[in-house]
Amino acid sequence: MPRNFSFAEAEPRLYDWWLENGWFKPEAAPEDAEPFVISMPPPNVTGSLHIGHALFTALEDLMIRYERMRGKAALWLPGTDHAGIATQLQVEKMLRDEGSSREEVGYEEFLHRTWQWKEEQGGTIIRQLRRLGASCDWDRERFTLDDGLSAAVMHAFVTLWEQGLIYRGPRLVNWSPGLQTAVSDLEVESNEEEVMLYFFKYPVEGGQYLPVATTRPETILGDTAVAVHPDDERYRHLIGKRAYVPILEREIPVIGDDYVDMDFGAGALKVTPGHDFNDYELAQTQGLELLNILNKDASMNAKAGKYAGLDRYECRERLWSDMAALGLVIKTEPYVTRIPRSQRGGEVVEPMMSTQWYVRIQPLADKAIAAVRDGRIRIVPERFEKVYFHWLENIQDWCISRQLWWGHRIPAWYREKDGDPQGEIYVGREAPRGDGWTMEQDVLDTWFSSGLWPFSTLGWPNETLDMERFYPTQVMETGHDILFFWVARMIMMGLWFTDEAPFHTVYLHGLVRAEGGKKFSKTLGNAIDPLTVVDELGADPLRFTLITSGTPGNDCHLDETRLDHSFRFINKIWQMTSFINMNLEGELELGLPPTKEMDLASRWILSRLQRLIANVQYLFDIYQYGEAGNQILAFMWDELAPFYLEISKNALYQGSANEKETTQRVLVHVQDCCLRLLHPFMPFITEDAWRYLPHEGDALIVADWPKADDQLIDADIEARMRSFLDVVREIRNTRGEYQVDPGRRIGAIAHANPATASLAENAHILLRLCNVEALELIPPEQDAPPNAASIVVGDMSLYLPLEGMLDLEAECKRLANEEAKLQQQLKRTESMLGNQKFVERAEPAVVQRERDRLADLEAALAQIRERTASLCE
RNA sequence: GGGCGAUUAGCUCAAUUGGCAGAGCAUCCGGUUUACACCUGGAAGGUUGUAAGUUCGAGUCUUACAUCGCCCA
Repeated sequence: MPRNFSFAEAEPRLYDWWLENGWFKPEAAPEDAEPFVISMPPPNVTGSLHIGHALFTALEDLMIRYERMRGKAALWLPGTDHAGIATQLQVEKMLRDEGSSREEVGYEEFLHRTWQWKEEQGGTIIRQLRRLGASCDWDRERFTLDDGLSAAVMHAFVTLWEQGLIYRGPRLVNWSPGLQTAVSDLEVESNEEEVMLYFFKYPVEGGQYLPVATTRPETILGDTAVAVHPDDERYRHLIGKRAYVPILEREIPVIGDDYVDMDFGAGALKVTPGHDFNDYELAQTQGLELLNILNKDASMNAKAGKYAGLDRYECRERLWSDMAALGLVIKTEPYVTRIPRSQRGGEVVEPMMSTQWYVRIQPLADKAIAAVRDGRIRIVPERFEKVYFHWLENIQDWCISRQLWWGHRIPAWYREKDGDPQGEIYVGREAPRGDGWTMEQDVLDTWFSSGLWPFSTLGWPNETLDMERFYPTQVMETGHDILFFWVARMIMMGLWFTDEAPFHTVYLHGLVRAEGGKKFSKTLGNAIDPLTVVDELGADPLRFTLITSGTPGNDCHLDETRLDHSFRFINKIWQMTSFINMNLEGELELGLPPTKEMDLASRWILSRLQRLIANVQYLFDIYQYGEAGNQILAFMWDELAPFYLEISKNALYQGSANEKETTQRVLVHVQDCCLRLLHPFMPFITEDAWRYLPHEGDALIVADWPKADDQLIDADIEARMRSFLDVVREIRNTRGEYQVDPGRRIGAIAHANPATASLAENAHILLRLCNVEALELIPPEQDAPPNAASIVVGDMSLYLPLEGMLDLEAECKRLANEEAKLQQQLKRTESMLGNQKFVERAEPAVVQRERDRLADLEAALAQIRERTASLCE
C-alpha cells in the first residue's frame, strides 16, 4: 500500500473504473430494485463551474451514492440548460468582436453560429462535474434544446393552448431596453437606490397649479391624468378640471381617487398608465387613456413631441430645464426608492405596453399549492413552504414570450385578416396548411422548458420505459434562490401534465459565501475556484468541506482552513487503513468474531460504532448530512484512531494468535464500516483505501450501506471503558504537571476493588495510552505509598510512584484543586437531587444519571480527602 | 409595509425529543514512541445579541426589542 493517498493519480483512475463498470447507471442494480432518481438542476450551457455547482454536486452525489449503496436503482440524470438570454448575449458579444451583429448575420445564420458555439464551448461545466466525482448516468445526459425536449416543449405549449390556458395580448410588461425583450417579474430585481425626486407645478385650467413629485420626469410626457385624494382639502376642488401636460400642452383630466397618498411628495399624483404598473391599475378602474412614449430601445417616440428620438435620460434633463424656464419647477431633492433593474445586465427596466404570450397560471398554481399542502411534496427545510405558498397564492400570469432568437420558438402562425397582419392565429405542432402564414418570431422563456425537466428528460410525452420506471423522481435538490423560478414551476407543470408530483422531496441548499457573509466575486478577489481546489487538494476535501460547513437551507460561509482540515482527514483515513493493512497477514476470515472472544476495547469500539451508524442513519433520514459527516470524522479521529488503534497494538504485537486474529477482524470491520459511511461524502479516498482491506464485492461504490446492530451495543462496557480512559487522561495530566519524560515508563498502584481489578486486567490500555507498564493492586487496608501522586476517577484510586520527582507541596495543592473541583460538581448534583420537583418530574433516566453521578463524586471526594489527610496534614 | 433567517470561543460553524454548550482554524505549553509532523499530549478561551415569560431544568419553547442578511410588495 502506498505511503500516501495520491489523489491526482487516483481520481481519474477510479472515476474511469466506475464508469467503465457501468456503476453510475441504474441498470447496475437488479431489475426489481426500487428506483431512486434525481434530475440534476441543469447548469447554463454557457457558464463556468463555480462553487455553487460544486455544492449541489457534492450533495446530490452524496444522496445518489447513499441510495445506490442501499441497493436502489440510482439514477442521477445530468444535463444543461440553453439559457436563452445568457447564451444569446455571449454569441452576440462574439459577433461584436468580429465587427458583426445578430442583425447583420440574420436569423438562420445566428442560430447556426449559436449551435456551433454550444457544441464547441458549451457544456464545460457538465464535463467539469466529473472531476468532482459526480456519479451521473452520462448516457442519459440531456439538453433543453435537444430534439426530445423541444418536442416536449411544443407538446406542453400546444396542450396549454388547447386547454385555453395560454393567451396572447397587449399588457404592460417589464421591458428590457438593452436586450429588447420582455422579461418576467422574477427577472427584475428592485433594490433601493438614491435618486432625485423632482417637484413641479402641474398647470390646471384657470391658472392654478397642482404640486406633483416624480422620480421620472420624462414620463410626464405620457401622463393621461392628474389625481388627487377626494378627501384632500387642499386640492379636491380641482377634481373635474382640466390640467395641461407641461410643454406638450395636452389636455388631461384632474381626477379624484383614494389610491393617492396625500402625504407623498406634494400630495398630487401624475398618472402615466403606459409606463407605471400602479398607474396602469388606476387607469383600468378610472377608464383613462394609455399612452406609450417610448421606443423599444427606451428612446422617446413621436408622442414625446419635440423630445422624440432622445434617450430617456437625456429627455429627462432637457424636459426639466425647459420646465424650469417656464417656471414650473419647484425643487429637487435626493430620494431613496426601489429601482427595477434587469437581473441580467443590470439596466433599468421600463414598464411598457407590449403584446406577449401568457400562461393563465392560477389553475396550475392551485394544484401546486395542494400538493405541498397535503404532503405529497415536502420541502426541506420546512420554512420554505411558507414562502412557496405565499408566492403561489399571489401569483400573476406568467409572461412566457421573449423577443430573442435563441430558444424554443413559439409554435404559432399568423395570417392577415381584416387588415390586421396578425388577425388570425394558429397554434399547433406543425405549420398550418394554406398560404400566407408566418411563424411567430418570439421564443419561450427558458424556464418554460426547465419546468418540464424532471419528465421531459425521461422521454415525456412519449410513454418510454424510462418514464415508466423512473418517474416520478424522488428528490429535487437545488438552491433556495430558484424556488419560484424553477421548483414551483416544475411542480405546477409536473402535476398538470403528468398528474403526479414530479418528486416527493425538495431539498434546498443555501448560497456559498465568503468569510463574513460576503458574496464571492472575481472583483473582490475572494472567489474560491472549485477546480483550483480540486487541483491542489483533490475533490474529496472540497466535497467534505462543503457538506459539513453548513445546515440545510442556510447560507454557508466557506472557511478555507476547513479545506485544509478535510485534506488532513483524508490523510488520516489513509494512514489508519495503512496501519490495519500492514498488520494483516494471510487470509483473514471476514465478519466479526464471537463477542465472548473479544476483549474490552474491541467490545467498546464496536458498541461505539453501532451508535455512530445509528446516529448517521438518523441524520441522513432528516437530511442533516453535515452533522453526519462531522460525527463520522469525530468517531474516527477522536475514538478509533487514538484509542482503539493504539490499544490494538498490544494484541497485534504481543497477543496470542487468536487474540491477534480477533483484533484484526475487529479492526477491518470497523474501518470497513467507516469507509462505507464516508463513501458518499468522499468517494475517491474511501474507494481507494477500501481496496487494501479484506472485502467481498467488486467495489465500495456498490457495497452495502451499514446497518447498526443493537446486539453489539453494551452500555456497561462503554461506561467502564470511559472511566478507564478518564484514568488515562488523569495520568497524562499528572505526568505533564510533574514534567515526566513522555518516554519514561512508570508504574501504578491501586487499592484493589472490582473496578481497579478490571483495569488491572486491561493494564495494556495504560501501557499503550500513557506509558504505564503495570498496575499493582494492594489490599484495601494497606496504606497507600507516600511518595506517589494520586489520581481518583470514580471509585478508583491510583498512585503513581514518582521517586525524586514528587513535590509534597505541589501534590497537596493538586489534591486541593481536585477537591475543590469535585466539591463544585457535587454541590450542583446535590442541589438538583435536593429539588423535590426535579426528582418528581424529570425523566427517571435523567434522575438516575444524577444519582449515579452523586455516588461517583462522593466516592472520589472521600478518597481525595483521605489522601489529603495522610499526605498533607 | 409583510414574511423568513441569523446573532453561540478571536475567526468559520455545530449542538437529535428541552437534560453538565462542542469542533476546526488561530493562541499558549509539551513531544519525531515502528499508521500518520498532512502527526501527537495538554492548556486557555463562553452571562449562547438584550429583556421578560413558560418549565424541576432553556442555546433549544413563548413574547418584546436590537443589529445584520434575504425574500415579497
